[in-house]
Amino acid sequence: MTESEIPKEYNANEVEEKWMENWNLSMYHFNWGEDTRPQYIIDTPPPYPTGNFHIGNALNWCYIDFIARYKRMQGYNVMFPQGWDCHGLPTEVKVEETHGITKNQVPRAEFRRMCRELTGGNIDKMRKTMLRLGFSVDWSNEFVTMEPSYFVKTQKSFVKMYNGGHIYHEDHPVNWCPRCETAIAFAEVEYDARQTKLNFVHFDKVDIATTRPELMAACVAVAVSPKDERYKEYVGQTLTVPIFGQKVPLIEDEDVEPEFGTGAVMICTFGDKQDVRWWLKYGLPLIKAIDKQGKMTKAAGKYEGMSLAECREAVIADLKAGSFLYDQKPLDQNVGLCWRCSTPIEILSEPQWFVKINPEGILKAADEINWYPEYMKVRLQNWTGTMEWDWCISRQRIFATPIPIWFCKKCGEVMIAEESWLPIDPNENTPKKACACGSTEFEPETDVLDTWMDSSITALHVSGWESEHELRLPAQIRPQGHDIIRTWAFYTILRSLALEGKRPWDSIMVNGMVLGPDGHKMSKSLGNVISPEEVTAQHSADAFRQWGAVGGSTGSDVMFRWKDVVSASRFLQKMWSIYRFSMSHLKDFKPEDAENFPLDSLLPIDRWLLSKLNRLVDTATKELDGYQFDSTFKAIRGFAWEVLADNYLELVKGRLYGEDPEGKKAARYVLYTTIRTLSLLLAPFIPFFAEEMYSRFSSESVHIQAWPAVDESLISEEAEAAGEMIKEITSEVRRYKSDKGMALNSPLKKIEIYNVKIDTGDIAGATNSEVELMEGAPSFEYVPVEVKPNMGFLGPRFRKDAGAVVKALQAEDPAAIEAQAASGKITVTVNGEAIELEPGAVEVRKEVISGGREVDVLDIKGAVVVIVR
RNA sequence: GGGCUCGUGGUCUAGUCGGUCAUGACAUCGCCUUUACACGGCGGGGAUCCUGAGUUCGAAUCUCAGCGGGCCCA
Repeated sequence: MTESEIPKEYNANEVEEKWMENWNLSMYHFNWGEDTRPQYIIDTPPPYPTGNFHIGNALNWCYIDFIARYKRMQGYNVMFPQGWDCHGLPTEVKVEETHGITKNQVPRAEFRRMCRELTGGNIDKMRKTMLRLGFSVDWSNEFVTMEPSYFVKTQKSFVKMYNGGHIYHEDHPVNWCPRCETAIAFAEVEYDARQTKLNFVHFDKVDIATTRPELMAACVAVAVSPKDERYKEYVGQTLTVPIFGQKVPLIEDEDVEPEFGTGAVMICTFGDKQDVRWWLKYGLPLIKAIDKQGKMTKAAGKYEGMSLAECREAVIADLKAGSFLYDQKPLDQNVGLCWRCSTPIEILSEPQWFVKINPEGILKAADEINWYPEYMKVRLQNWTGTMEWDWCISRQRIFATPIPIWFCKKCGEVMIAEESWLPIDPNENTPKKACACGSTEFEPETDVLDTWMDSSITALHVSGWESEHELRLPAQIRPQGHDIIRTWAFYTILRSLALEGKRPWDSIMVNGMVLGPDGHKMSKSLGNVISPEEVTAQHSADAFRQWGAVGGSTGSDVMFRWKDVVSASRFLQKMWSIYRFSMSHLKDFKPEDAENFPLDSLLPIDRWLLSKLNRLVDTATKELDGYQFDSTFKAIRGFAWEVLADNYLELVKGRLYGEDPEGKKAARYVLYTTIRTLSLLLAPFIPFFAEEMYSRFSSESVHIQAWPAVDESLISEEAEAAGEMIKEITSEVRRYKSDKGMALNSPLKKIEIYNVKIDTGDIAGATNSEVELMEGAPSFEYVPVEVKPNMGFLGPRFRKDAGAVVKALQAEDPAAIEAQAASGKITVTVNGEAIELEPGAVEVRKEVISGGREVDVLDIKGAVVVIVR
């Protein structure tokens, strides 16, 4: 053991910076080659490179890092890769903002360059935060979705799925954001409550109510409920749409709510999703009244060129003028919004690329995966069960993976790139062969892929898909937030099944969201945002990580509270004091001394501690295997603080400072073993602190050591009971001193212990008093005062009569019951019937009364302690 | 409107496939500067476990209804 000065105060920042500089990060690398260790591949979430690694990411990464470090110590070949999910609208929006342009004002390639530049800078910033938090990322397996080395795989996956019949191109209604001018998937639609007006309009035969008068030009039918008697006579006839004059049928459908509005609803192409359902169901015509910019088309007649809002106003004015509009009522409704820019979405019918969804396969795979926590699976199942449309994967943007497709100018056929041509941008390259019709003239596909097409193959990518390595699918675990179960988890399962016919992972661990100190979701507008950097600056990475571990159970939302971080820092200081104290007694202790230590020289309280320690290792291992970080860390912290510091250390001080060489040796052995084991147990959670602890035991990093094994032979009920008695007696004496207003180290004349055979040396040391173990029975009265029934025994046996038995027992004299119990049999009369009970059916509480002596008597679990003042 | 989840001392929380003094933290009060730690130690007070009904010998725990949060969605 190296001797070095250990400062009184733990300087977290100094220690953390030291290890950040000194750690060789290659110790975290995954070995792709031959390896006897089982693989443990983590399909980590690639964050969106906003430049800000926020606290929600940080919580997610804490969980991942706990697992990665634990599994490495358990002897797994662990991969903790780091990805960056670069493509997508936010970056385009940011670039448009900072350069004051829109995407169409600069050449495509130039716009992409600007996006790449911004993204690269953001990734650098986020990497820095991750290193500061001590995450054991395997940087040799970093991936960046905008790099050709990654998007070649995205394109390959597209080509394979197209050729496998999973992808098709079709004119189909899609959610459309008129601001971003792109189609978006259902997963990208958010809903918000808005107030609007319900307009009541006379058609020629019936009255309808609509929230979308601007879509009257696209009205293709009117529907009523089949139960509605008011309109029965007109069903099947045609109606005339006011102003626009088109003739539309009146149809019946069960989905119409008779109580809503007038009970007659206008079906347009398309006002909402329900319109699409009816449109498909009844094969209605398609009138495109809105264009991609959200402006009215030629189909809107004189309203052509107006925005939706302008058109709405104009139509309402005209309806009023023509006396068609007869009422308006306010209505609360939820409007679908683009999740990126909050613009209300429209539903347009445009040619798009779709991935077919196979709900049965996904549900089956979901069942094969272990979910932590289990109930999160339901979210995926519900989502999967309610899918109505296939997944729209084309986007009309620029900064994304190009779709490797051309259309033949002559025959219109699709030309898909061959895998050997990839990566490729069809806008910059032409196909390397002619169309089947012989033409070599092509039109490139300008649409690009949904970003989820990039990120839904991460499981495949990290498992070595389409690389020089063999495929290692399934990965072992997917750690992610519950907010993206219906997107990332869903799509990943879909793609893994479509491309490899396998589930992507063995397990999925779902983390909750981080809420602000006020209990609300963190958001800039609420002003409750806290960054990981703020926490590390004011406290430390290890304190932050403890908050991550104990803030809440896995899967539940976690509130950020500064006081959690403060108490985490306090634990670091407490642990440091324990460490400092222990090390001061281990100056000349050598690891070899521990190897063949004669265990029979241990004293009872030593055995007690080692039994507790091994139980702790057992608990920690089991809890970590179930990804329960809060209970793991709380168990470790509780052991260190309450068991080790508050009791063991106090009890062995007498020996450590004393002259008995055997007793001292035993205490040192126990301290060494315990402190070393604690450094290992703490390593996954507080890697900097644990490394600092371990550095005085070895020149090797704690993070490449083996996780401690449980020594079953040291776990012993008897050892614990004996130690517990010593601890109890000591703490009763302390309580006694506290009650009497005495200082805890003030000596008592004598302490006499009756009824138990225990080791008294450590009690004497801890109480600073003479302790004597007494033979025979104490000479005072010993009065049974209460009969406590054992319900776990009585309930199941007597059922309905249990209450009566309890009453009968309590009516008896406790002394009589005690006497009967001592004889081995208790008889009570219940409802005139004699019932026999075993002694175990009751517990008799006794009080000890001092008989005339100038002493105080404490009764501790059967032991009697006499204090002579 | 649907699904999931939660409702435990002042605050936060453990316990939740039923067993009778409900865990811990923070806060609070009292005592103690004892040779690792006052960012400490010892001790005390403080909860009809959201409400109502039901099942049961027995409910924080199971069932139903209601009220109230949160999340995901229509």
